[in-house]
Amino acid sequence: MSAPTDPELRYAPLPEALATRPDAAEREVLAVWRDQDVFGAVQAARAEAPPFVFWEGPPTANGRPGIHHVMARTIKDTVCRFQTMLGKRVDRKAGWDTHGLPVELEVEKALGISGKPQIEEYGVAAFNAKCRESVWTYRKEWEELSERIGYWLDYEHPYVTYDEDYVESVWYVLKRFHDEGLVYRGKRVVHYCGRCGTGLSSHEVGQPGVYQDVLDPSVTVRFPLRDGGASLLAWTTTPWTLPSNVALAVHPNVDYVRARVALPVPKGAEPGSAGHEEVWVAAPRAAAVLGEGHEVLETRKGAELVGLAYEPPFADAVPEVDPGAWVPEAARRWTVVAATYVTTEDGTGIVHQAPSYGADDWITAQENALPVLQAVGTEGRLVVPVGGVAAGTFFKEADEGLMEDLKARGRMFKKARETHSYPHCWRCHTALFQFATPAWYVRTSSYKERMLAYNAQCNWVPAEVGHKRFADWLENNIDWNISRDRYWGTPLPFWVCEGCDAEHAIGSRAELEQLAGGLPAGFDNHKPLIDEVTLACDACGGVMHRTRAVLDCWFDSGSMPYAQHHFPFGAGRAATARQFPADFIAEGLDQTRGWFYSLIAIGSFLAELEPELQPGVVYKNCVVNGLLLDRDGQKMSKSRGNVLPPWDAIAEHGVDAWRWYLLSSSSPGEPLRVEYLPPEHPERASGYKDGVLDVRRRFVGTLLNSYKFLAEYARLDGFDPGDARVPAPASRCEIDRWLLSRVQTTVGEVRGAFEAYDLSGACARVERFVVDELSNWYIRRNRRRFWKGEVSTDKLGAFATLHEALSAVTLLVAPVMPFLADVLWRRLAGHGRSVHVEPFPAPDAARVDRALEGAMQLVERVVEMGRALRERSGRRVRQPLRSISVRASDPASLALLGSPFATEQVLDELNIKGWGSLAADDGQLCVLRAKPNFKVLGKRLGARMKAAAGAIGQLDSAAVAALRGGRSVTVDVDGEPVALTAEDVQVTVETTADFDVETDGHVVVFLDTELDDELVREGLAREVVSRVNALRKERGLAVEERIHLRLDADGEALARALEEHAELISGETLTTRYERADAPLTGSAWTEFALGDGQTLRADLAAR
RNA sequence: GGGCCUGUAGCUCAGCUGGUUAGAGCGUCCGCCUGAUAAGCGGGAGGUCCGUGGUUCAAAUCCACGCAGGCCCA
Repeated sequence: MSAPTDPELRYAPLPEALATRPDAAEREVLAVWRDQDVFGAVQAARAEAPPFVFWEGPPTANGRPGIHHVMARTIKDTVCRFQTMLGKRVDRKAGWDTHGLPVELEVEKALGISGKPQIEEYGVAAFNAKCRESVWTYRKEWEELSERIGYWLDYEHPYVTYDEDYVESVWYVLKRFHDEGLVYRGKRVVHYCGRCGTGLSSHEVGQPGVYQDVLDPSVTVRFPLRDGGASLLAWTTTPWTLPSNVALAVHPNVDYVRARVALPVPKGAEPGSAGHEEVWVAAPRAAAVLGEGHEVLETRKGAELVGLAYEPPFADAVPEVDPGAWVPEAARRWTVVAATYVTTEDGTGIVHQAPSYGADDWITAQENALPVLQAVGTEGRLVVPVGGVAAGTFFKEADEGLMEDLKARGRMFKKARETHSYPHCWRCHTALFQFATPAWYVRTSSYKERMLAYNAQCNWVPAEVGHKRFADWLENNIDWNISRDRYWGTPLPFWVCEGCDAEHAIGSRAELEQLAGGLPAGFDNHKPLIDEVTLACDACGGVMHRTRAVLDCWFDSGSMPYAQHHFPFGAGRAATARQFPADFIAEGLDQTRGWFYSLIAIGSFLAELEPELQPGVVYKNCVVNGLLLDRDGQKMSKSRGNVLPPWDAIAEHGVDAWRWYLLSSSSPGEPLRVEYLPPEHPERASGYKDGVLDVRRRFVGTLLNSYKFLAEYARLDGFDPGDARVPAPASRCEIDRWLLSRVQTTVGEVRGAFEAYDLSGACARVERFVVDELSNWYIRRNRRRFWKGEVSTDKLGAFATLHEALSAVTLLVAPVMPFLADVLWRRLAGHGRSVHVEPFPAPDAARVDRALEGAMQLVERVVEMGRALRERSGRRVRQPLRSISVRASDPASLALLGSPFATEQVLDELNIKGWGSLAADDGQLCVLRAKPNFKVLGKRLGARMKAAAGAIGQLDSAAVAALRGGRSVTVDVDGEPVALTAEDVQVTVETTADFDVETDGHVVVFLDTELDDELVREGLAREVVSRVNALRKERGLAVEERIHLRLDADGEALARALEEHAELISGETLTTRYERADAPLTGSAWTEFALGDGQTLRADLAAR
């Protein structure tokens, strides 16, 4: 596809705002994108291309977007743009996560209500309607920000997790799980408020002020063994859980001791006079629990205690409840079990187990098929009388009476109080307790191995997040609790018979309608109307009611690959099949247990069952960004108030600079400290470092200036890259071919980095190329070729070379800096087509010239050393020097330096007349030395390496020269001869000169800094050029303007210089009439300059 | 308590499949340029590579144990 070139556009000046007010310039680009529907055009151009599947993780629209969202979205957008440029079709469907507790809490706040009873009172229908609205609070801001940051996403057809169709797909997925027998009802231990009668989410328990210091009992209780006189000691701060005790847990690998201790005696009585008892505690806890006077009778591993039966702490009957997830074995009640979570940090190392009231206890109970006793019920009160405490007593108030009873029966070993941090309800401040509440589970643990296998095939960036952190977590996978006892969410499509407890899962709206015999008016797949729908039970003919719970919203987002296309309904099957599995997803590290998991948990199961879906890896590449920290290294969070508002930040620096900054300065998965303060921040006044400004100066500015440079002269000369006179790359001069070679090498590296999802690596390589090679070397070295003289083959070669290099760079940066790249591309290409429809460049190996790249490297090294020498000698660069000399350890280097190309580069760059001497080594200024090649010799010599290194270091110049010449040299290593070849050593030079030289170990460089009159005069002439050009500028002359120059000099040397170097001065100042006179031009005045050692230059000029 | 990550120049970070002058940017000091100029360039100074042990001929790099910080999960 070729677009007509537009002479007005080609090399057009950049919008002035681009450098100074990038925000404004970028908005203009956005307007062009909108007007020309560039996104639509890009997508249309790829309609038939092979797909690259990208899934957008849905954000919650009821929070404002922050700079951390810019981070994740920049990664997503960059990868998608890159893949598009590779010729792939990338569908970019937006999504919204709309269900969940945070939405409900937001609405509660807005309505000024709090807690379930008040929600019920307000009315669930009205409440949910508010939720449905609330999630769109910031929708506009999200969409605007996405557009502003150049995140191309299809917001016209987003998926929305509350949509009827979306919910229906989720139902279908849930039914699949249910039909395979992977859904069960169990219990889940959560923080629970007895007064509110509700479980609290971890989110709620995480609210500030929930944990408060309270004084609680701290008791150690005897559990007498049934066979024998010893007791197990267990410690607890919640005596009210003791009536529900079902087991004692020990750590299998910890040593436990049976110890003889004195029974307590009344005050003043002889210790031990009341007799002794035997107790078991963990060995590391014996001293702390039993004190000094105990005698160890026996030591056993915890594992050996497992199975021992003991007397329960209370004799009263306590109701047993069905745990759901397992079938309890009565015989295991009140025995010792093993649990690895037991520690010896505090307590006795023996832990009392009450499964209903602790998450660890619950897991232990499941592992050991223990029964579950429940003395405290849903209101937080005793449900039966225990130990003389009445039924109905609030759990906290039961502690005292229970402790009295234990003491009276001789079960209390030690009783104390301690202050600790205890959670309270964030609404009503009642003490919370852990409580097993009914819940629905998906038996994910049954296909854990599959998840692990699929996860292993995913390319995680960085690898350890997926293959260590996430894999470890999957390894310990427990069944997924998918139910939430809330209002605003996907209703679980499970109906349970009130008569026989049979279950039925609904997989579609049609099925529900059919089985229910019609749906109520206004039915919308959400609570509360759906709760009124009852079904007839197939098994017993009874009435089936829907479970009241809604779905964990992570299940919503994890279903997105299917639900976004309304799988498996209608066209949804085919659409989903085309977009599964994902090639690429990217989110923050916090999604490991969130979206990354829910996708894999659902995908690993569902794809096995659906013929259209390809079972296996669920997402092939996953890029994880670390969280963002503020300038002080603090995590950005709402509660800290240090979240960086994106709009101001963008207004200051523009999006491109931000995108480049975020990508180039972050390592995947690592936290990124954002070196930026918002404009009004007080600290900005004092010595403030702004990382984004840095990017603008160092990289963006350099790139823009490079373009400006080309454009200015290309415009003047009317350069057209298609001009038939432009020499072919192969016939251009060395430095042009060098740059083109570097372009190819860089293109290969950048493309490779992008392909490997190494975005910061890609940025780093582009940066190095643009700043160091293209700008600071190529352009600087070749400046004059662009303006000197008439259009010539050489000039055309320079234009074409720079044009090609800049065009390549523009394509390389396009995925990261979409605005700037588009502005540059349209001008470089000279047509109106966006850079984003162009193909990403592929490296052309035929245009890489390694030898030339190597030669230039050597040139740069010598130049660097020459500059250091000049600096130290105090000879400024305008003063020509007679000669530069080089000694090198490597004859090939000398040959390279001696070539016309290298000679020209070195001498011109350093302003030196010629080579002094170029020699391998003359034995006077430097000697050859050898350094062992450790990698080669280390393998061969092993332990003798050190001695060999010494011997090699001692080799004299002649021996090293012999080695270098290909002969073998034998050294003595610990009395044994070792034969060395050139392979075994690195030849270096060591300088022995008594004057100033520079060396890098391979090359020695020195200058002849002596000046003679001739050199001094040439130096003066160059000073004159510099002053005259300054004057041109001061007088406001255009760069190409020819002048009439008149000069006068005080000082003999200067006067002679003006005479001798008239041609040089005229040429460099575009002087077409050069004259010396003792008066300025008519109607004008001299400008005086002090030059060199007390001489004065008077200059005057006029345009001709 | 568990898992993972991080600790390198004043600051922000590269380097980490072990190999002998440990790099960059910013800052700082000195200097340059003025035909890219509301820019740019060069040259210096600056480092017990968190600590302690270990493996090895050789450790910033591998291992162990600490210390400090972070994230997630309990």
